[in-house]
Amino acid sequence: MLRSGYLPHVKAWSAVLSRLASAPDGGPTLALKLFDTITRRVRRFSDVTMVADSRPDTAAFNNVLNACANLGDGKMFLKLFEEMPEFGLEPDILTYNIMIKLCARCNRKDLLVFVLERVIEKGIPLCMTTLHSLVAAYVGFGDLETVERMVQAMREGRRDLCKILREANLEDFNEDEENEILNSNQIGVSVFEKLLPNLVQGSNREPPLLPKVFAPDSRIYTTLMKGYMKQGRVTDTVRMLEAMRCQDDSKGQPDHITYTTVISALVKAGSMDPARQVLAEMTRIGVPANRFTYNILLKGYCQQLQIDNAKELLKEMADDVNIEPDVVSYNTLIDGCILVDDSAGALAFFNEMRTKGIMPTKISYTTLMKAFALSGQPKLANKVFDEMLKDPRVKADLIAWNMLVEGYCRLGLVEEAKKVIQRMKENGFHPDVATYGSLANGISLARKPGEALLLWKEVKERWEVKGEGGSSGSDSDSSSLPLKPDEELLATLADICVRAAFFQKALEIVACMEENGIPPDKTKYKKIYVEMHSRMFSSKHASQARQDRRRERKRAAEAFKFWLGLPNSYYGSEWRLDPGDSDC
DNA sequence: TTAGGGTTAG
Repeated sequence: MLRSGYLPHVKAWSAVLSRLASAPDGGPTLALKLFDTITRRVRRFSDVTMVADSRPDTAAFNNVLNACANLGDGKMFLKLFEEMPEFGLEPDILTYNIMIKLCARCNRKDLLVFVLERVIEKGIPLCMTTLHSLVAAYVGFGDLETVERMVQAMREGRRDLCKILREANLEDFNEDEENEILNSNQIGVSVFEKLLPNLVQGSNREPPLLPKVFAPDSRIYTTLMKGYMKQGRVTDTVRMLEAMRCQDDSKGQPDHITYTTVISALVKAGSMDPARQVLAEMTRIGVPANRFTYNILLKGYCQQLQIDNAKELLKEMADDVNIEPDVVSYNTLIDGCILVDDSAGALAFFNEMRTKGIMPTKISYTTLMKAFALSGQPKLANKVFDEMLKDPRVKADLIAWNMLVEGYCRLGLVEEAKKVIQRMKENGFHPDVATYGSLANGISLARKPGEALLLWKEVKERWEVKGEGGSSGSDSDSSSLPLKPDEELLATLADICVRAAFFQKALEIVACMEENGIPPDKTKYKKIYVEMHSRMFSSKHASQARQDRRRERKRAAEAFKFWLGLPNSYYGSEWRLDPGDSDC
C-alpha cells in the first residue's frame, strides 16, 4: 500500500525507460533522470520487501544502459553497470548487446571482438541477437569486408568468429596506426578496461570459439545488404538478394524487409523501373509490400520529378493493395511538388491529407512552409506557420522558425527577417547556423553590406564563446551561446564584405576561416577584387582631405591584396588591370 | 525492451 503511493511497478517504469532510451529530443537524458529518481527512492527503504515490485530488474538496467549507449556516455554506462550487483543482478546477453552498441557509438571498433569474447568466457548463452548487433556495428563502421568474412564463416558452419574479428583488428592497426592511437582516449580506455576485464590480457590469449554454430539469417544478410546500399553498391545489393534466394536455409530467405532494402537501393540510384519490378516480384511470390515500401517508391518518383507516377502509385496503394497512405506519404508528395516548383500542388496535397483525416506533423507544416518560402511567397509561409502555432498537436521548432526566416530572406526582405529572428528569440529559440545563413543570403541579395557587419559581429561573438552551458541572462539572449559557423555562412559574409570594399572585415573573416581549418576560396575573392576594385583609389581629382580619409581603407585593401597574393604595394610593384589577368 | 527497412525541416 505504502509502496504503490510512491513507486510504480518495475514493469511500468521500465517500459517508460525503454521508450525514452531511444526517443529523440533528450529522451535518453530523461531516461537517466527517471532511473536515478526511482532507484534513489527504492534505496531509501531499508525493508526491501516493501518495494520489491519496484526494484529495478535486469531489463530496467538494460533500458537505462541503452540510453547511455545512445548518448555514447561510457562513464555513465560503467557507473550503472557496476550498480547491478547491488540489486542482486547480473548482466545478461542483452546487456552485452547494448555494450556492442556503446563501443560502436564511442568509435571503438577494436573492442567489439572483446565484448563477444567476454560473453563467451562468462558462459552467457549466446544468441543470434548478439551476432545481429555485431554485424550492425561493423556495417555502421562501413567495414563490409569483415562482415562478409563473418557471414562466409557462419555459412561454412565455422565457430572461429573471434579469430576473424581479431584479424580484422590487426589489419586496421597496421593500416592506420595513427588513427588507432587517436581513438583510444584515456577516459575511454579505463572505462572499457573495467567493462571488459578480458581486455587486460588482450590479444595475447587465444580467441575462444563460439559455443555453437550460427547460420546467418535474413536479418544478417539484410544488414550487410544495407551496408552495400549505403555505399551505393547497387549491384552487390541485388546480387545479395539473388544469393539469398538461392540458398536453402529457410531462415535466410529474403523477407519483406530484404526486398524493401533492395527497392530502396534501386530508388537511391534512380532506377525506378527495376525498383517497380522488384515490387512486382514481391507480389508474385507472396511477400507483401507495406507502407514503407510504397513510401520509398513515392520518394523515388518525386526525386525523379515524376509527380504523375507518384500520384498514380498513391492511387494504386489505396485502391489495389489496400495500404492507406500516411503522413509520410503525403509529406513526400508535398516535397515532390516543391521539387517541380508547384506550390499550389503542395497545398493541394496538404489539404487532401487533412480531408482524409491524416493529421499533419510539424514536418508537414514545415514542408508546406518551404513550398511557399522557396516560391517567393513568405506571407503564405507565415500563414502556414500561424496555423502550426494554432495546432495543439504540433510544436513549432527551430526549423520552422528558420523556414520563416528563409522565406523573407529569399526575397531580400532583411527587415522582415530580422523581426522574425527577434520574435523567435523572444519565444526561446536561438538562431543557429541555418538562421544566420539565410540572413546572410538575404543581406547579400538586398545589397545591405552594413547589415553584414552587424551579423558578423553577432556571429563572431557567439563563435568566441567557448565551452558549453555558458548561457546566462534572459531567454531571448543567445549571445552567450556558442555557435560554430559553417563554411557557407562565412563565405557569404566574406563575399559581401569584399564586394562592399570592407577589406578589414573581409580579412578578419577569412582569417577566422583559416584558423578554423576552412579554406577560403581565394580565387573567387580575387575575381571579385579584380572585377570591382582594381581601379579603386585611382581618382586623381579627390581633395587632399578625402584622400587622407581613404588612407586607412587603402591600407586594408593592400593587406587584402597581399592575402590574395595579388601584386600590391607591399612588394613595391606597380599593378594594373589587364583583362587577360582576371582569370587567375 | 538491444540488433535489419522509409519520409521531412537551411
